[in-house]
Amino acid sequence: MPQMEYSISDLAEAFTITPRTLRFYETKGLLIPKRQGTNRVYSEKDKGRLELALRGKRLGFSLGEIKEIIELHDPSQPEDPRQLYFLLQKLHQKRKVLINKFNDIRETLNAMDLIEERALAALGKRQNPRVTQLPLDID
Amino acid sequence: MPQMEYSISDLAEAFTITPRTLRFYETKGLLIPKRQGTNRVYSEKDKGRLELALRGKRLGFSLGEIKEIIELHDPSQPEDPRQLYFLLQKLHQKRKVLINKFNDIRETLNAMDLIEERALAALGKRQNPRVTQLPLDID
DNA sequence: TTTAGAGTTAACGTTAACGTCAGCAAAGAA
DNA sequence: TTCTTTGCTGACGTTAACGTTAACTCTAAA
Repeated sequence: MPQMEYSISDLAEAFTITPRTLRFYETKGLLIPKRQGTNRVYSEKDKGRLELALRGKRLGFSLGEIKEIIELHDPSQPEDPRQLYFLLQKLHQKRKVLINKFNDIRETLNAMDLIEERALAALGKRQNPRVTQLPLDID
Repeated sequence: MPQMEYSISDLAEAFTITPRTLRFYETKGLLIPKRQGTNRVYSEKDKGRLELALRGKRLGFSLGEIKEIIELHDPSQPEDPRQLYFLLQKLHQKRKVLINKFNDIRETLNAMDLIEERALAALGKRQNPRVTQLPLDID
């Protein structure tokens, strides 16, 4: 693999965001691309971080929370047991938040299933009522 | 059931938000409580709407999107087939967004599982690696 | 009767997450 | 060589979602 690199507009276009957003994320410490002279050069890893960030945004996390999540992915001192325990604790923390969101989604979908069912009934459609296939609660 | 009613501070306390937030949601058309004189009086149904709103917030929806979701729950003209078809279409639309968020969560949890696995390995723990139990992709 | 508590409207303040614009540099096309 | 493109750094503007404060009303208890 030739270790792909990207300009700021490359990444902006690829993720349909603006260069301004990438510069802003940099001021927030979310991305720290290399420089060629003054120009930013993004690595494959930077691209991965950006993906994580945008995923976090879709889930409604703040840029601060997103930074925390990203930092779980490349721990600074992978050796230090203290750091590793801290990492594990953080992981459980974030997992809880995500699982809460998951349950929120499930309840919302269930409610929407009911609404659809009633709407179909009101239309006289005797179609198989939609039931979004999701698993039971997880904790 | 005695058809419970709530004051603004009742609801605020119950959901640990501020009265200001409830008044703000009202200006946005999310809640339209009755009045006793100038004072707001919230019904059980208003309370349900508020729950929906806060659930939407946790999922990162804007108040505008939340309003749309809420309005799916009590359609204005439950008779009119045109409205019903519109409702069904809106439902499918929102369902897609929710399912996308669901998949984002699943991917994030999977990534976190990997990180935890590596951290445990680095600690020399030969424990059963955690695997968050979630279902496969849904579309 | 005054005073404390809960509620109201109206208006300005605040924070996050960018958008927009000015002014400048470097690099390749015409 | 003069544009045009692409990128850079400030710096100010904008929108959403409330927070905060002021000025006022209304009841209920002291």
